[in-house]
Amino acid sequence: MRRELAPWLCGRTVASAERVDAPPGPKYAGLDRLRGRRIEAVRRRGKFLLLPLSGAVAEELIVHLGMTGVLSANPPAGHLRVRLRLDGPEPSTLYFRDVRRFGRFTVVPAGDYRSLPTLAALGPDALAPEFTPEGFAGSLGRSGMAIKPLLLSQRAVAGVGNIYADEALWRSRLHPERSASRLTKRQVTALHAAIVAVLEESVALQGTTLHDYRTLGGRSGSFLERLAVYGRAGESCPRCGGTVVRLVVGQRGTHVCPRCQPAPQRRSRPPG
DNA sequence: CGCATTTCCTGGTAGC
DNA sequence: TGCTACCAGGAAATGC
Repeated sequence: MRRELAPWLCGRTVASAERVDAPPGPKYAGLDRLRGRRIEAVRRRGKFLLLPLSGAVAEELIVHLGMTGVLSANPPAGHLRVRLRLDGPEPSTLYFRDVRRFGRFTVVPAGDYRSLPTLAALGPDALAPEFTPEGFAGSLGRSGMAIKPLLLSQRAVAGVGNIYADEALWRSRLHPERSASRLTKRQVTALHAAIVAVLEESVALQGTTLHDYRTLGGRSGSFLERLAVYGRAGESCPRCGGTVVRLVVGQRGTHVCPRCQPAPQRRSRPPG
């Protein structure tokens, strides 16, 4: 999404920014400060888009798609939240549709992420060179926290959501409930490599369209057909032929192959 | 502080 | 057919 947006938005000036059917509150705040400002860059950190703005006061537009957010160059059928008109030789408009309103479209002082605690505490981006096996190992904490909730927290690595957490754990043969701090160095290295590989492959295929996600031009991503376990409960594991099962870990739907990803040792089990 | 739990939100769908 | 109940999960808010 960032790669599509950058050449289109960089250097352009906002002619108007309208909130459309978006409730008051921090998720769609500061849009009145966009008019007349130039978009200097389109950056990404994890799942957040950061668009620094021209002007005496250093501010940036933060966009997060949430679950159902879609940016498009053409007006959506419904659930439009923001309409951003851009100046230029060919004036154009960026639309933000967000059915469930989990997304975000906010102007904040540059680098001031007090209203975005996850962004403030974001780990290194999964596809940036700063994300290394060594650094990853050092960010896994000392508690018994399970590895999957830690991945979803964005604290150890930025950019891994529910789908890619399940896929990366499957690739590295790790059960999502294993204690993050008790992974071996070899396991951490495998998981690191799996995260990078899964995300690179998905980006190459324009992402995973479950229902809503579309590219700027309205195309679906095709990584869905490459998923090994996510959403495939009852189907065969492509690696061992075992049956994929769905469980709940940290209140989130989670998919594993029990044969490839053995559950961590429970403290005790009734005999017999 | 750190982790766990609850909340927000709406379309789709299962079940009757 | 039409109604109700429930599920999906990003990150923030709240609880302990």
